[in-house]
Formats: sequence, C-alpha cells, structure tokens
Amino acid sequence: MKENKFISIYEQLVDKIKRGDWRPNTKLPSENELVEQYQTSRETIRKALNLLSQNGHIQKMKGKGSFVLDVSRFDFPVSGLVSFKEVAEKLGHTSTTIVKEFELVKADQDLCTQLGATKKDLIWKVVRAREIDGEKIILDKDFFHKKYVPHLTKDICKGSIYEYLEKDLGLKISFAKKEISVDELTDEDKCYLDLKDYEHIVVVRNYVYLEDASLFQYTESRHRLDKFRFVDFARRGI
Amino acid sequence: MKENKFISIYEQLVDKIKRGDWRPNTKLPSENELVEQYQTSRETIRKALNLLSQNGHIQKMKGKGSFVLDVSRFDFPVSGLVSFKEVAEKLGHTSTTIVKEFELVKADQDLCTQLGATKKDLIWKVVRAREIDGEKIILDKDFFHKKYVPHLTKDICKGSIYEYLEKDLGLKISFAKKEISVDELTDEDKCYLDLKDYEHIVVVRNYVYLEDASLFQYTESRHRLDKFRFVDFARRGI
DNA sequence: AAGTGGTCTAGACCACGGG
DNA sequence: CCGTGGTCTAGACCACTTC
Repeated sequence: MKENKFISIYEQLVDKIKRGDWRPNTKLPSENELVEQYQTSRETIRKALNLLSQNGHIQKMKGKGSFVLDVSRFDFPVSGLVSFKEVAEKLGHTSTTIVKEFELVKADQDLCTQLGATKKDLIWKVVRAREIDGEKIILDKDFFHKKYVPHLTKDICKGSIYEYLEKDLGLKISFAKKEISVDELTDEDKCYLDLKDYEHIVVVRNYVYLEDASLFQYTESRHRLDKFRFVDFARRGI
Repeated sequence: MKENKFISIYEQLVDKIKRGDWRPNTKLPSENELVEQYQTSRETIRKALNLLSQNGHIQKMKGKGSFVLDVSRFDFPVSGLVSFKEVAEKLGHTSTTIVKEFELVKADQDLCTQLGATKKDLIWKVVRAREIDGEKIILDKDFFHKKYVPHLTKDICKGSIYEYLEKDLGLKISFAKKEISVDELTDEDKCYLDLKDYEHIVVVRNYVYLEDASLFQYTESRHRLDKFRFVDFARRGI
C-alpha cells in the first residue's frame, strides 16, 4: 500500500499524540527538528502539521511552535458529524436496520428538484428504519441516480450502502451539502417509527456530489427529536 | 494593506468566477498558465487554487484540470453555517435584539463544566432575545471569561458582541465546536420568547477557542422549532 | 540575536487522462 | 505521447516571540 509521505508522517504524529508520547499542552519538536527526524523537506513536514491542525490535534503559533491540543475536551471525534447511530454503536448499543422500501422509480417532481434529475431518469429509492435498543428512531430515505449505481440489492441495503458505493463501485465522493431543519411528522414517519407523542421530527437533508461535481445522491435522515445530536468542529479559514 | 500573494490571487480568481468571466462547468487555465499570468511560482498558484476548492468554487481533477462549480445550486453561502437570523437579514426582514440580562456572575457548577472555569472566576452573562418580523424566536445566552473580556457594556450587547471581540479587542478565534440537539422548553424560554404551543426547542451549543487554544466563550442559541435552519458544506478531507 | 512558523521560489518526478 | 494536477525538494526571506 503506497502512501504519500506527508500522510504517512501525519499518521505517525497522530499515533504519538494518541499514545501520549506528547502530552496535551506540550510543544512538538520544531519543524526543522522534524525535518531531521523524518529525513524529509520542510514543506512536507508542514503539510503533515497542517493536517494535524485541521483535524484539531495541534495548534500552531507563529514564533512559538506547535502545541498538542487537549482533545479529551472535544468528547467525540474531532471532525465531521456524529449521528446518534454512530454514537450508539460506539457505546456498544444494539442497532439494526430494517429495509422498508426498495424499488426503482421514475423521478417525480419533488425528486427532480432535489436530485437535479429529469422526468425520464430512473432512481433507486431506499427507505430504511434504524432501530436502536429496540426503538425505531431514525428513518433514512436514500435516492440514487441509477446511471451511477446500475446494480443494487436489498441485501446491500441491509448493510452499508455507503461502503458498497465507495469500496465496491469505486465512486469517489468529493463534497456534500447538509441542511438541518425541524419538520412536522408525515404519515410515513408515523407508520415506520416509534415516535412516542412527539409532533415534530429533525430532518437532515444531504446532497452528495461526486468528483466530477455531479449530484448523484440525495438522502433524507429523519431523527426522533429526543435522540438527535449533531457535532461539528470547525477551524477558522480565510 | 499588505496581503499574502496567494490570498490576493485567490480573491482575483473568485472575482473572475463571480463576474462570470469563467462560466460554471468550464475549465480554468492550467496551473502553468496561471503561473505565467500572475508571474509567480506554481506552489503559490496551487495554494490559491486549494482555497478555491476548499470554499466550493472549483473542482480539481487530476489529469484533466480545474473546473468551475455551479455554485448557484448551493443556494446559500457555500461554507459554514447559516442561521435563520442571517437568512432573514439577507432577505431584508426586520430584526431587533433585546438584551434581557446583562451581568457579571460567579461561575456555578454548570458553567464550570461548560467553560472550564473554576468557582472563583468571574463570567459575563448576556441573555438576548432576537425578534424577527415581530416575533421573538431566538434566545441567545452568551458566557465569556472576564479575564479575556475585561470591559463590556449593555450597548455593545445590543450590537454585535462578536465584532467587538474580534475587531475592537483583537481577540483571535481559532476554532469552535458546535453541538445541535432538541431540548425541552425551560421557563426562561417561555418567558422570553414567542413560542406558540411548541413543547421543544432547538439548542445550538457553541464552544469557542482562542488562538492559544483556551476556551473563552460558551454560547447557547435556542431557536423556535419552525424557524430553525442549519446549512453545512463539507469537502472530503483525509 | 536566535529560534519559530508563514510565505515564496524554481525545479524535479510522478500518476492520471486523453488523443 | 503530451498536458494535467499531486508530491517532494532545497533554499531563501519574512514576521513574530523569547531571551
């Protein structure tokens, strides 16, 4: 497995931090020292350090040095989002997926706007309920362009569609837009989920784009109010 | 105003895209051509292009080139979050801020954990209701360490505390952690907001860190369910 | 003055895409 | 094959912090 040098160095540095070789709030070796240690150029070291910084592991300070951040304060994975399902699985709760709908449909008006499709396009529609500790609390509705995903089975949907797309089909996701809002319940929600007597539901709409900037997937993830949690870690950019 | 070369080039390129000199889905000049045009080195051009990519303006494809993305599909500012207040103001709705509480308090147990403070620390507590089109729909609770913000007035709180901290005090924010969840109403919510008959409220908790990685601000932004909206745009990283 | 990270340069080689 | 973006190098100068 060939890997870029700066990524390899980045991973080695993350390891050192995680193992505690470098404690929080202490200073890392200077860039020039790291150049010596890893027998590479300064720009390569800097790429690795920038990765560490972007991912919340260190804080760089001009004139002073790079310092290890106390990640224990960021109680969960320092970047991206954490869905309740992921948290539940990390904490060892049982989690099952029930495929409620699985079919190939023609794009209707709504889907056309969401997916940027035309009326003749064929779209995979997958509706799955997520049950955690015996309660069905998340409803995931996925829509894919068939032209990007020619083959799909119910069995794949029981597992991780995401893994199938990335690992088996080799589709490369380049960016995604997320929208979070709170909507009123639909009949579908009431039918497929255990909702207690809540009248609203948290909706996460996800628009996923491929490397060539084409929109290929629209996902709607509907979470019961009390079980919703979203974490976001952001560094300041320009 | 002295500026880095790669940032200056980045801004010129953004301008060209926004003005339509380069249309969506067309190819940008190659990196080597840009090196010629801007009389600089390739690494500098690459830094500028990476900024464009991170901010969702272009898509780089190995072996092919850099392509202008159709940002009109990302209906709102392509990065970061968009609160209802910001959207409302963009659309020209009236928006006022009412300072409900403004005081210097000793950190209680709850604040100690949220702000990483000790019991002796003095903390600014500011509670503000946001009224949009005549309805009070957002309650912002802000807490700052006094040691970072020695002086604060009610007048500042009526405007933008954020601007005061960054522009006037020169505090440099380096990163922030956000947590979104849905909570039950508190008496405070009921007292300060126009809540119709909703029983829940969307809570955005914001932990803000300075350049030296010290936690200096904790903000709780409480949004009426029907007026909450959060947008997030993310590129894939390592 | 010495050490730190931030920027910039000029040049090299690579992997990928398309003719 | 050539042009593309991705990585890597060695060296330079700057701005900032600390002594």
